[in-house]
Amino acid sequence: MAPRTALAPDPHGPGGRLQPLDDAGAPLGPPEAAADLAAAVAAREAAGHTRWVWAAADSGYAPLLPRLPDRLSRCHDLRLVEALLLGHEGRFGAPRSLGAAWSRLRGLPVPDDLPEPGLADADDGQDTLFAPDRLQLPPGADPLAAVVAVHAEQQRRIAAITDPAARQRFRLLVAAESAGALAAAEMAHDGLPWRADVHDRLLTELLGPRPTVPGTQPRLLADLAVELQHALGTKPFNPDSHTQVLRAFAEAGIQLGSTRSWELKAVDHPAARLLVRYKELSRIHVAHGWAWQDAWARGGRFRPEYVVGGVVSGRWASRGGGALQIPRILRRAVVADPGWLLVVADAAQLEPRVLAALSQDAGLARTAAGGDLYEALAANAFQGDRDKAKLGLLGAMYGQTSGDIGPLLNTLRRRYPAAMGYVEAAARTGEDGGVVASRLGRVCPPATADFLDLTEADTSGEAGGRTARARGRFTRNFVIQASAADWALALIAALRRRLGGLPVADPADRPHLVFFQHDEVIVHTPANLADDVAAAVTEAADEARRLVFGDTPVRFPLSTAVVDCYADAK
DNA sequence: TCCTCTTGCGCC
DNA sequence: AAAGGGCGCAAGAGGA
Repeated sequence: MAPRTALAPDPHGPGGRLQPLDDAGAPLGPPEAAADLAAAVAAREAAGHTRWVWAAADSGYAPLLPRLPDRLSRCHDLRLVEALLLGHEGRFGAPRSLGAAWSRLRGLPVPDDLPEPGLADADDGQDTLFAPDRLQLPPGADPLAAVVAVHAEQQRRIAAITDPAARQRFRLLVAAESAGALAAAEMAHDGLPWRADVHDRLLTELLGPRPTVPGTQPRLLADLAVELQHALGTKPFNPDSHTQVLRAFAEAGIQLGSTRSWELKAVDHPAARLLVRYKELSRIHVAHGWAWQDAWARGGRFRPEYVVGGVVSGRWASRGGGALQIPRILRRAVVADPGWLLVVADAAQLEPRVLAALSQDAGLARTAAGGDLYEALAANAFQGDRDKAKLGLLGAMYGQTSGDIGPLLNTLRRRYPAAMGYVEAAARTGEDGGVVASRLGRVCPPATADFLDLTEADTSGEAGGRTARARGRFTRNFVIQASAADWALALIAALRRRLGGLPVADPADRPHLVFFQHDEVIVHTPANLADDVAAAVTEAADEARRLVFGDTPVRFPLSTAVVDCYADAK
């Protein structure tokens, strides 16, 4: 069994071509044509795992999934790896499609990446996303040959990382990012169990019955708008318009700086309370109401699209349906299928633990050796005041300077000099225009990247100083957020592998990931395997700790719940 | 009418 | 004086 297999689907139809490769990417045989690509892939996977090398898992794996009997074990996603390598090589943001990488290799003009398909393209279905021309190969180029060539070049570039430990970590990043791409495609395919009837009942309780005329407001929301006007004694106005709201409150003698809810909550007036309530309900109606259900949660599953590496820190983004912003109140609608359960696990206080492991601050590591980190921190340095401990540490990680946080930061600096030195060094690097990297080697964008709106590199003067400090806060947080994302990706990869190894009679009964949100995972599992899954999650977390941070006393405990309904997890 | 920007808030 | 990192989404404001 070849350790790797390059794969290129035919542009039209179910066929494709394969080519076995060695680990350096050299062909071990001639290309093979398959009339039924899914069948050929399944046969090879069943004969022993290989690492599938393809242009991109989102275009390569998703069309195969419905036709495969079981999940694939491993892959190498050329587009994601190209992005990681470009960042590592100081060419952040250069085009990363297969065609772009191939053109660079051949010294040809490099095509720009196509814009990601947005909601406007939803009408086209998935044809847009999976169209072969998204690979950006020039006409006449052989896709399989391009996959083989770009992969070999990427393996060469990875091998060229001089520091052996850094090279090892980068290889882990490449594998974990690619495993994430598999998991993301699978989650989009499987969907998150979603009970429309429960959701509907919740909406009706909060908002009133679903309006029969589309576009009209639910009754309770409309009632609130009227009450609000009466409370202010003003002419009718649109409570969704901050301009009109500010004017109406001003007419009633209440000067507001904004209509943000925290400001409204400080105003002692019935109208302020009504407006806060209106905004809460309106948000649920607009963002996760009946229209959302119709668009995203049909057939008992919420099917968002996850964008692996969609955030520069390595966090995933999502497209459509706000998958990573499901309001807590709606978790009631996430219910396991009959006979199945949800294993919900989230990493407790992930980011401060990451800081402890990264900085190797012995004192902070002791507070992160288990249990409640903030409690231990409070006992050590804040006379048991947990709120102060948490506020101070979060402020240090985000670069906060406001409020009464100064004394807290001073305490932290005195007690945990290595940890504070670590984030402050990252901030200085950013302020000076440099780049920083995650533990596994994901590099942050340079200061000149126009999408960060920091092109005015002149750091003199007041505006320049503000820009530099903003950049410092970004790099300060990046090292932690991105290293936490490293750990979470390693967790996903390890967990996915363990779930794939659980003995099941029918692959349809295999426990599978259905949700991943930065530091939290949900596995949907047959009830009789729930304990095995919970154990697998715990083992995967420890494996991720070991792989990413090596020999560290820091622990990354999970709070794990086996539940029927997501809302019951905490 | 279309498009971009701003505002505000959901999640971590 | 300003004063907190990362996102996605929807609606209003306002210009072309």
